[in-house]
Amino acid sequence: MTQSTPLKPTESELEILQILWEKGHCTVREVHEILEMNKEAGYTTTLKLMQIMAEKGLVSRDTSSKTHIYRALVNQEKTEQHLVSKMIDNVFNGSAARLVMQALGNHSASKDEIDSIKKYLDNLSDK
Amino acid sequence: MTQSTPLKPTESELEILQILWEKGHCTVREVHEILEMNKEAGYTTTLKLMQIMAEKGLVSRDTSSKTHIYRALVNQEKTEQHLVSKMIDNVFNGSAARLVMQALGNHSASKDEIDSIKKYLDNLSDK
DNA sequence: ATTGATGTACGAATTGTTTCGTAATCAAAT
DNA sequence: ATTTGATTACGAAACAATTCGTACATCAAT
Repeated sequence: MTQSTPLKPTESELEILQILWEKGHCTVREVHEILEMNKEAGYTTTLKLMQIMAEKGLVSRDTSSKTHIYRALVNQEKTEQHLVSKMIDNVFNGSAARLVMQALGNHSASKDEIDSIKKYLDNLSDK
Repeated sequence: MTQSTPLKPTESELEILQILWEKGHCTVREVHEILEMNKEAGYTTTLKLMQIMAEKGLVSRDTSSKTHIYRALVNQEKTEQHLVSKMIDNVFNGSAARLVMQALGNHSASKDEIDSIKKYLDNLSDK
């Protein structure tokens, strides 16, 4: 089976997906206002992006009322998984461990984070 | 100080950088032959990419003999670091731990890999 | 009905990446 | 000297992502 919906959203698309994943469903204006906190962008730019995402099948669109309602159609976990796998392959030559160490090294995870990762690793080993 | 050389190579550029990082220095043909193992590509395509990378300052080029010799100018560690940080921010909302778990979860790291990560975490805790 | 506010639709410009054909250059072999 | 083969240089096409101006639709308030 071929993948019809792209699991590789562009960076702009990902920003919008993040918002939809968190909020569940949004109007263009809602998404736009959140985006504006971090960066400049015209309203119609956001609109166009979301329309294109609908064409691509990344989001669904309820057009029954004047103001359209958008929802994410792609799964957050699956998308994250796909992006991480690609990075492991493209950047770290297939070594998940190298990615992990790079991630923990400089980004200086907090002690809590490190502890929870340890716990996670212990569970993995138990299998 | 502003970053003059882009730490965010494109996907094609990254493929070439990987080869240069490993080999140290290469001709276009050497790079091209390695690339060809994984994908179709015309020779002049690879050539052009590497020329553009030289313009951008991603690689250096020794033109003293007819066949030019290329070397990576950007640091592997730094580039990896930058890409990982970006992913943590863009995809995992700033949580390195979430990235790590996603990376280990599905990509099924080997027992050896997991052990070496544990060791790494223990050292991190010691500080 | 007219106006104003808020939306969507559409098309086009801009920018960046990737691809490759063709021409020019050079060196080695004949 | 000429041919052959390998190389680089150049320019353009194809494609994709991003941005935004303008037009059109809709609804509510006057």
